[in-house]
Amino acid sequence: MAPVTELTVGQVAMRSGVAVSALHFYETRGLIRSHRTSGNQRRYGRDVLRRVAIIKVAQEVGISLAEIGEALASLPEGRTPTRDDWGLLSTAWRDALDHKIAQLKKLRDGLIDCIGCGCMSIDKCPLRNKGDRLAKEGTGARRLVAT
Amino acid sequence: MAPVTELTVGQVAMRSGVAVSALHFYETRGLIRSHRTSGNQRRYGRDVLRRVAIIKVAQEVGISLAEIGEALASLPEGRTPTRDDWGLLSTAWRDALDHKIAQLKKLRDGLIDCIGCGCMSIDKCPLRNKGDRLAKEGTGARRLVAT
DNA sequence: CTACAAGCTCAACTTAACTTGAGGTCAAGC
DNA sequence: GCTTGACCTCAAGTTAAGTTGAGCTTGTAG
Repeated sequence: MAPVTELTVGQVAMRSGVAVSALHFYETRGLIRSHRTSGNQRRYGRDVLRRVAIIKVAQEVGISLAEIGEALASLPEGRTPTRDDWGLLSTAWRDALDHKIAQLKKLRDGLIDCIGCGCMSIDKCPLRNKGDRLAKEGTGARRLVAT
Repeated sequence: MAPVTELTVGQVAMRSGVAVSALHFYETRGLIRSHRTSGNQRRYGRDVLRRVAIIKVAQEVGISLAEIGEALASLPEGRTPTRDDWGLLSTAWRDALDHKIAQLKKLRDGLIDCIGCGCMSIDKCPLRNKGDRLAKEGTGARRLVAT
């Protein structure tokens, strides 16, 4: 096939929109991988672009790097991930997103009913002590960052 | 009316479910206020319970303390907020939540279409460079924290 | 009136996710 | 063959949102 152009950090940074320092950082966290040239410089397969894109998208919906790392770890280390490999990830995260969306809706509606009603002492407000509070979410993203 | 029982930090902490240290912290950030006894101890009006409840709920949906602070600052400083005062807040945040929910949905759906499709280089993927990226959200919450 | 739980202040520590800087190397153009 | 921009490593700094601890004061119950 085409001679698999390898990318430098700078190129990855440019194409992915993340800083070089962030790429270094992701690498220390095991989210992406590179091999080195004889001169010790990083070279990435094009693969990395998708990884980085996913990292960013996932972060935007609030999945922590640690969790993204876990998810990405489920991808095959030896070979380039197939569409099916990515599909698994997508499915897992879709569920998490569905969950999160549902919770936000509940909060939104609850907030409107609740905010002016005087019921917000922790022991009485349905919003505050539902038992299924966001805070308790075990699976999936615990943080929604949209910085 | 009833003789407005004032609350100590400990009582507020217990009733609101946040740590004393967090209450101190919120105070330094201007999110809540107290007056002091002759012995320099904090005393809170019952008002503070609702404030704290709202702080927590807002945080759970990802509004930063800074933004919560701004919102709360819109409440009247001199008097106990009326239902209408709180109503304004509620409305503002409902909009932010609606927005956020919509974005999450878009991301969820986009992710599914996109994640396995090879389109994720920053310059081509609809998810990554829509112009209305989460990252750019000016109004309302920039962070969704569901710790 | 004396314990001792609660409070107080202030400084330092924590985690996540990076960024910045210092000091040194690599590679491509002229 | 040298200059310049891209890289490299490693340490330290940054922000948010608190927590922890030390050392000292209050207030309440017996």
